[in-house]
Amino acid sequence: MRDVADRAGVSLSTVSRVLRGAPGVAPQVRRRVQRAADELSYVVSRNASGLVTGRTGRVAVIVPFLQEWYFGVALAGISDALREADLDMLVYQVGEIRAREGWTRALPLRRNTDAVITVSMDLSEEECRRLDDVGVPLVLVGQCERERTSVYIDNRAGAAGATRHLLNLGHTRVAYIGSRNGSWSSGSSRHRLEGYESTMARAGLSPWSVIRAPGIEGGELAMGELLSDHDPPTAVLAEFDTIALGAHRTLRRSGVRVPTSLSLMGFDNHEAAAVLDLTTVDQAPYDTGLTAGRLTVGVLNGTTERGTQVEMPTQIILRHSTAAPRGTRGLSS
Amino acid sequence: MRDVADRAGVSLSTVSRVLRGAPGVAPQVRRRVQRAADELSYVVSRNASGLVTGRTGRVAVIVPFLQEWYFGVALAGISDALREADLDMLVYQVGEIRAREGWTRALPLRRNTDAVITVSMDLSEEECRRLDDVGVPLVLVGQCERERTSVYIDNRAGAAGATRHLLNLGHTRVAYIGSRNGSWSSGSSRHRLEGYESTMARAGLSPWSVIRAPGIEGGELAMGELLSDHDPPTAVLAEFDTIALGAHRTLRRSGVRVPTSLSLMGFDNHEAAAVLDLTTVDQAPYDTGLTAGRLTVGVLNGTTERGTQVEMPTQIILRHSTAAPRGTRGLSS
DNA sequence: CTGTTAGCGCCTTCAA
DNA sequence: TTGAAGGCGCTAACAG
Repeated sequence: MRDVADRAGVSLSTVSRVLRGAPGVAPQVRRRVQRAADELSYVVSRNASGLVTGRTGRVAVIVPFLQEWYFGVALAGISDALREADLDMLVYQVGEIRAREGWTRALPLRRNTDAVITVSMDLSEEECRRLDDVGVPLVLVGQCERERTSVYIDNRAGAAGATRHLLNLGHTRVAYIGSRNGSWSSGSSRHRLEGYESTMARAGLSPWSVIRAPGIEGGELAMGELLSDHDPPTAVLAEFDTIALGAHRTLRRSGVRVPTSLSLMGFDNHEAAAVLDLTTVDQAPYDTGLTAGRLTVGVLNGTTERGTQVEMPTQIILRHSTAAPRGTRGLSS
Repeated sequence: MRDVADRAGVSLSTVSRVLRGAPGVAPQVRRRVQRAADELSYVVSRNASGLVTGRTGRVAVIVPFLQEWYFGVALAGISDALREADLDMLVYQVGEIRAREGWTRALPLRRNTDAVITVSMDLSEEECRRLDDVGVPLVLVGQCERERTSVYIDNRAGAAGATRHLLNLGHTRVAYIGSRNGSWSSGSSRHRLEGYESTMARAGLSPWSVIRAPGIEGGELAMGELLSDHDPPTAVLAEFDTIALGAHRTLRRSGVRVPTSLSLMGFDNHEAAAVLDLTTVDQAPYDTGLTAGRLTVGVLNGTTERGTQVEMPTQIILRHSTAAPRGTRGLSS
């Protein structure tokens, strides 16, 4: 900074003011300093400025896994939003560590970030409080807790809409494939299941759900079980697309035609869903990320109130994996 | 830090020494300080320590896009490797900005990161030099440049192996679908195409390639074109799985059976490839990321020489989308 | 509008 | 083995 000041023939403060866009500098001086900085390809050290301002210019994003499609897309949205505000994005993947007691302490969050965004972390109240201890705003994505800033979708409504779609087509034997990891099921899992169950109940039909491990394998197994029932379903709703993909594989191997013999529907609008022509529920994770990022920026600027909650819309994407059951008179008969 | 020192009844220096694991502290004092820090849930500010040491404890990872499957997986590997060394991961997505002249300057890298890892950025020599200007080690992933630290796969060999697989099955009309974004094609695109072409040439067959925009749509279009040839291919190799997925969709819609009427092969081992039973070339992006992360740590510690190059293996994953052509006597006839 | 000064929190000499 | 002092690069409050 000294060098820039010398080169522009001004003091350190002036350079500082220019470089951080503060007012109160003569336009020509400003230009001069700017040029000097450019020529020396000098940029301020966020480290040093953060030391005095107390702001780091960084936001931590915590995700359970990075490999899954959803997180990459959500991160893209968050990243774009943060860039608008000139904030850097620190990414922490807490997959394995999550199980450990006090995992939040393992991350060097305190005083190293201006805010924390968690994506689909399904935090307990206890964990939320631990993160509050970091002393910066916490924004929850994919989870809605009272009084907390969050961006989420209505999983109940989404699953209910999907179920209704199948019922409207004339199906009555509609099964559901859900997921559970060991004994623990996520909030979104529970909500989607509830959406399905309540819609079935409202239609006077009894719910029929098979719960397996998440992922393609789980879907394969679950569909295998459904197919070996004495009276298999004519439509199946999967908790998310990856499960549906697994189910689809089982169907293909078993020679069951989709949607002719069985309607299959997913949830997420995973990129692979398009390939398989899978009817699904879109949840626009990029927009969710973008919204969460902007919300965070707003909270940091004080323009958005803490505790703001944003519900993102979901939308059914009709493709060719769902149709009216054979031999019945549904909507399309 | 003051608080911790008081609580433990020692000086600031002692706390500092304990917290950064420096030698020269009595074991019992060490424990006492440790406990005091824990009780106050105190962690050192990387910001402040970095100011003195010149190290930030952060590594910047630059990716073109975050949405694509490959990057999420690679990031997961990098993240795990960096965590081992207690380094934080800063992620920059440079999608749109990339086109702008001097995009490297738009990222606050200088003095804000200890190293830079680029993933599939296909940097020009010029861009590499710009990043060198940041003054920290540069590690290239998915790209190999002379003299530069890099982790990559042999795309030529991978594509050549894939082509040979199809030739070994007895195919002679083997087409290739490649990608190009506008007039620009990436290094890996070129290498894969070369691998295909040289293998065809060596077998005395003339290459037959169709180049389209990348992604599912490109694959759909390209396959459409191949199918409308007066003498369509009996086998098709796609530059990557997403293209193959698009091609697959066209085939399904056209009623062409895979692999009965046409063998289809991809490259990447995308998660969706398993669903479609697509034969492909695995390139283990997680391991690539992990290796790159560890390499970076090594370079930072001085245990690994700069300029180290690591070639990651590729492997053909045989599934059910490839088979001997009908009516010929290939390997399996 | 510009320059001077006093720290921000920590690490690194050096002295005890 | 421990403590005291100086300074890393920058900003904020003040003085000019």
